Amino acid sequence: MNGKHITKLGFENKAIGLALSAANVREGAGAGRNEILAELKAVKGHPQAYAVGGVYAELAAHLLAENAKNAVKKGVALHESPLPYRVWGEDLIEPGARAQMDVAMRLPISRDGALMPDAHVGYGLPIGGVLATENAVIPYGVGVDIGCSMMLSVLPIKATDLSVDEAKSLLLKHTRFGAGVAFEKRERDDHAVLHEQTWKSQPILGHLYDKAAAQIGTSGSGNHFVEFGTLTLHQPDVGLEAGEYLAILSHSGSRGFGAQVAGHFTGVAHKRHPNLDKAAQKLAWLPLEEEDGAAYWEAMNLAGRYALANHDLIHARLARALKITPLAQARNSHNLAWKQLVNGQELIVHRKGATPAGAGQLGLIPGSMADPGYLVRGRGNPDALASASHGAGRQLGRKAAANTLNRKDVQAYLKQHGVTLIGGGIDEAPQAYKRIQDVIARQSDLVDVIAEFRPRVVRMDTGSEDV
DNA sequence: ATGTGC
Repeated sequence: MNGKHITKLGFENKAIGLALSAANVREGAGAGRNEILAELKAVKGHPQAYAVGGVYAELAAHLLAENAKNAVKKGVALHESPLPYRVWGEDLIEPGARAQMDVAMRLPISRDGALMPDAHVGYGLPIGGVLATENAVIPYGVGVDIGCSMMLSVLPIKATDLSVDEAKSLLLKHTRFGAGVAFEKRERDDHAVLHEQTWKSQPILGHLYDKAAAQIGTSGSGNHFVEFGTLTLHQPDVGLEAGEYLAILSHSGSRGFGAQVAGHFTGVAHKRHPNLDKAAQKLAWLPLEEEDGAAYWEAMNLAGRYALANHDLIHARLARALKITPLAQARNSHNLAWKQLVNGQELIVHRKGATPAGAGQLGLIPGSMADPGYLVRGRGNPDALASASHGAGRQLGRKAAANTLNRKDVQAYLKQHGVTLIGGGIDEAPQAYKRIQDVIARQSDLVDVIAEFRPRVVRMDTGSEDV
């Protein structure tokens, strides 16, 4: 056993001497070289397990101290307690989501945050979490479906003039659902976003271009939907008279393109912070002034524009089939990060399942497949970093929903609310969501409700278990 | 959420 074997394992400076003397002790006790090297490797991997006592205790203690020092040096130590942040609808939020937000507010890059009333546990940052950081972006603070968004088209047709059968056949013919789905080559629509030079700015975007071009205008799976419904406008607004309108509401994201961008940069961020406190591992960030951070920012924003383009084409296709031009439209992203002034300082505001709600800004907050959704106008509340909930929020996880609910429950709920469903799954049952009326009531200081949308004919992907 | 890996 000599220093060469030790340094090969990655020990440095004082650790080399400590490892060597521990190795000598083990050799003296009759241990073989490979055995000792394996032990040293284990000590390096998990020093905390060896620091309590034994021949490797001194080495382990030294490694722990070095790790801690490096963690501080790299700025990866978490603050002991979270920065203060406000919570809307605390009575509706499970403790796990609060705990995740607490961890996020302990990051050294965090400056401000808020939790929306639809909050529930997610990967890293909770869904319904709003997090403002300084000069850094967290891929898992945006989420896997980058640019996931909502769009509403108000149509120049009376709600009663489109039959359920017509609505069904339009949705079946002109929308596409499911993981991996793309439009048939002859059916593809073009969009300005596909002609951006951004696709050529980094290899990953170039590699994903064909997939993006094939999938644009499609709807994916999970909680994504396209639906016809009745919009009730309480007072004249958005250029329309008060009254009832037929409308299309869609929820969709950046499909496979965004998912792969998210996966790639999550890995990059993870590698950038190998020593990040375990509680915050999924909140690994990328400094915006570094190449990787700038690349993510560029790709994220492209995925955001792509997701909105996706909605554009979904609505355009249906409008074309109906031979009409929408009277009014509204849209918003709810999984994205923005540069925003917070108390006079430019910060990176992540909204992961949160609707931008700047003063006067329109937003869409859907309920469930059978519950109303709302067209809202933001109040620009600074305590919420000008945000609102992005929906009702889950009350039951997907597995819990499948275990607790059955198709009869869902069918009865649909019937009671006069909703016809194409596709759908038990994990998307209305009963798996919080009551949207409660969630809206908890954020009256964040948004004003302009109009209520009641779904009538809804298309979703076929879920894990039919309803 | 994606269409893939634990």
